[in-house]
Amino acid sequence: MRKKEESSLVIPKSTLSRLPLYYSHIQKMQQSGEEYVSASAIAQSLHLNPVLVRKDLAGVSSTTGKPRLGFNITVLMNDLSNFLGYNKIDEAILVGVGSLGRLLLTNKEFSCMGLDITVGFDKDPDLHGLQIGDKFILPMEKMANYVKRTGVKIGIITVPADQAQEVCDQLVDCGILAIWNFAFTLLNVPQGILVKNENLPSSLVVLSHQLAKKMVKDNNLNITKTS
Amino acid sequence: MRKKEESSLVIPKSTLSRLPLYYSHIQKMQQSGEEYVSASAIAQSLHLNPVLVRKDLAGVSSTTGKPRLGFNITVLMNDLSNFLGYNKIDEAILVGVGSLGRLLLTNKEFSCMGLDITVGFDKDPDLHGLQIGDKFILPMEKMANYVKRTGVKIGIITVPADQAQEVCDQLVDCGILAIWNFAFTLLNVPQGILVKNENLPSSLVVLSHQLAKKMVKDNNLNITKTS
DNA sequence: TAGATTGTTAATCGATTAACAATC
DNA sequence: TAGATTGTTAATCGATTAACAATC
Repeated sequence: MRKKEESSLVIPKSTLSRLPLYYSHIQKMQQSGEEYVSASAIAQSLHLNPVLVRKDLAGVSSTTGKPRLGFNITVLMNDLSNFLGYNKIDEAILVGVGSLGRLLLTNKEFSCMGLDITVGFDKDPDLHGLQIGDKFILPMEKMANYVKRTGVKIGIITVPADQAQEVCDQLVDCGILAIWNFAFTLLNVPQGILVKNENLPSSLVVLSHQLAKKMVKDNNLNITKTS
Repeated sequence: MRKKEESSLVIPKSTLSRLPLYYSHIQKMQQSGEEYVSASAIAQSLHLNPVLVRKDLAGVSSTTGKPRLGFNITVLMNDLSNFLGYNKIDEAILVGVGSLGRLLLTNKEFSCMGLDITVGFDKDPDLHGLQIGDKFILPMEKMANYVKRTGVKIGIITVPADQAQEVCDQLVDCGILAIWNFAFTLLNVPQGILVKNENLPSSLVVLSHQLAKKMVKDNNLNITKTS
């Protein structure tokens, strides 16, 4: 084992997306009273390659793992939640208080993960002033002011696809820097604005195609077997 | 340009996930009366590399594109919807009729894309027999029979994370082959069962980290500039 | 024709996996 | 010690991009 150097300054996206899984898995282990956890054990539980997990953890852990033992769970949990930003709450606003918007506004899991959706905006006047859980719904006109006042940087779009671009433009004008887009449409944004698309149709296509391919293959195998 | 051969037998996942975007974009163009569309034009609108789009289309198109013109929109739309399976409705069942479950049950976009969620299951007796839109909610006990009778192959899990594994086991026991998992937990499934995880927390982490990185960088630039 | 667009081959890039020496 | 586990280097794999000849 070599000395740990100034390596791993860049954490790849793929690693980033696995860290929450590690976090919730380790959390469970901690609750059941474990004191140490090894990368190999995590890999086995989560059906991942052990080297992959080791590399991921090496990138975020403040301590080096101990051979034969693994990582101290308390320390590792702390490192992970620091790294993931679960300690400092990030604020976000949401536009489009339909069924998906409501769902996100009331979802308590997000706040555990350091995201606090502070308010919802909608153009429907009937909704204005109402509360979903403890979150107020405000008219679109108040958005610019709200963003300026609170300095919030993340905007969530949950309006229908045909209104998404317009909402997106408004968000950008207000000073929002990162957009989490749940509408099934690609957004045009100025350079420097981050967009993460949550694309349910694409996921579905991938899944159903894998299924179709699998069924064809299984079928062929059967034919071969019985012939 | 060489002759088109028996190439592109394998369509990569990444391509698969882009095809729905092409589809909806081309659909819009068709509605606005265009007759031909070029891969280059699609690439520009969707901010993708032109070669990537050409390759993707080459994999699914029955015709070869015409230099200077591109692809005949009608033919291409037909190829795409055939390939994506939008023509033959795939049936799916859903377990967990909470707010997310309801959302999916009533979402009409899915049926446009060839997925028909035929029924919802829930363990809450108060819901049994109710209808969400035109979909019935049935007790869990009826699931095995329903799957056997209809031959449905896709199951959607929208229960809380701590119940997901149990539901997953039930689905597999019933004969479901592909699972679309919206619960934030990894599922243990027997070999051969397909799982697609819809992982909101992971997406969020990736987005907020990119944002943090960007803000640090922008900050540094400012400091450099002003000093 | 000239030029926009095509499809293919080769190069590049990024992520994952294999191999291995070091350590408790 | 012996063996499980660590972190690093090199090889592999898959997807994207660059370069280019062919075509209408």
